[in-house]
Amino acid sequence: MLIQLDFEIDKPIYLQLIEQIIAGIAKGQLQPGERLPSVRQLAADIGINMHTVNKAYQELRQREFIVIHRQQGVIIHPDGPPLADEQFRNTLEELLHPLIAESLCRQYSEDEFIQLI
Amino acid sequence: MLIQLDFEIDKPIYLQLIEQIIAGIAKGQLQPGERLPSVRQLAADIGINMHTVNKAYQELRQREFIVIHRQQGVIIHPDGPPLADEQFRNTLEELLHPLIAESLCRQYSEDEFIQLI
Amino acid sequence: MLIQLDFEIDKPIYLQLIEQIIAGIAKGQLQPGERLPSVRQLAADIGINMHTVNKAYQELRQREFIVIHRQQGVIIHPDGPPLADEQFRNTLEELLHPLIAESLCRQYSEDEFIQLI
Amino acid sequence: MLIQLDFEIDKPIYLQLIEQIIAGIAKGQLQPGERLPSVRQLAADIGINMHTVNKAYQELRQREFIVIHRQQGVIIHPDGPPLADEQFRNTLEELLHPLIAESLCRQYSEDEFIQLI
DNA sequence: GTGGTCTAGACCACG
DNA sequence: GTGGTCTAGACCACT
Repeated sequence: MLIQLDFEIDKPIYLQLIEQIIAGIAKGQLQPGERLPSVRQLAADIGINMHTVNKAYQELRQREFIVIHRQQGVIIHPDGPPLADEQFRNTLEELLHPLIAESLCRQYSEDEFIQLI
Repeated sequence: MLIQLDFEIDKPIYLQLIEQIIAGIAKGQLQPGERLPSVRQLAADIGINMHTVNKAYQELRQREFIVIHRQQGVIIHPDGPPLADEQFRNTLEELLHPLIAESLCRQYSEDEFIQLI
Repeated sequence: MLIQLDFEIDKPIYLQLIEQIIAGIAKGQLQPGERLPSVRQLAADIGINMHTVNKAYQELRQREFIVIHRQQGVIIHPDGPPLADEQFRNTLEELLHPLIAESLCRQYSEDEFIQLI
Repeated sequence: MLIQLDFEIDKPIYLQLIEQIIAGIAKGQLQPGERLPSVRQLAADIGINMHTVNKAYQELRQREFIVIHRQQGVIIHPDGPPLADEQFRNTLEELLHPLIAESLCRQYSEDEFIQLI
């Protein structure tokens, strides 16, 4: 899978990495059980530091998107990603709230909003 | 209008302030031309640093939600908030993208997503 | 509170740090809402690297023992530590299992075991 | 005796192996003098590296749970496992201490703790 | 001055 | 060769 990072915007690299991998899973490009590059490999490929990749992997592991084997490397969680729970819905709502507020202000209609999605 | 800040979450205070004011406009609690408290006043009211309020006001001014007069103080932009333009749509899409990706992963259906909105 | 680290044993420093702080809370030496030293301060005090302290703090935050404010520093979680849940019981059982097995082998009686606790 | 390894958790395989064998002795499934599979045999049976099995056996030998004969192979220590000594009690206490501290924090009562055991 | 992020380089345990 | 840990030093955002 192709990883596309943007070093110009101020979003942390490790977050971009996390989002790219989640997007890869969402699109089906990364299948449960599939192997990801090693920390060092991926770091070398995209020209960033090992620790930055590691930080992304650690958070993905904590959120149960991947499993990290000490020797065998990193694989997409074989059971698939975690399902939406109450906490996720709350977080999602919290993140969406300001976006919706601003859209309302700017008279960006609900339909357009949904269509964009 | 009541400002509600949460000092526990790691979202910067000035951002929370911006979002609260935009939400106030969205809800109609703040009308075009209406006067906002001065930087010092608001800072004292909610017990935060003056610079923090100033930073929020400056960004709101730059995004054309408010106008800052030397004498009259701070007022909601009399022409109303700016309309949605191409740039806004792009930013919005950029912010929504990772949320949608994760929702897809977690089998959070489109319907539920829209309903949440 | 006094932090006592042992650099000789092979238990990672950040883990020792986590355990010391949890023990401090258990003993009541650290009260909810109480402030902990800053990352840099604590690192300097015990002569270790800032990142090692940070790693410990991050894990304590994730486990909801502490709250990290961006500017105000680090405080013991005001609501007190999280209560025991199903997951904790399972983890505890998993960790205790091998200890109990070996104690049985070595004819270390149940009474002595409990007394030790 | 059935050996059950979990390659997903981050506990080293050789440690899991050690614990399983000790548990086997504790349960009486493995009797003093009983023969264990050879390093190669066991490695092949459970599909792991020979060195891993060897490492587990070496540690079990050093802790006097098993005896390794050049010709007869590996057998459970005929005198039975070593009894609890001062050192064992200290180690046990050291391992239990953080578990108890966290249990206290989480208001996991002593009774429940003992009952779990 | 606080934590957040990133880089760089080192040693170790594991298999 | 893999991830885990630790050190060291740098820049940045926030208040």
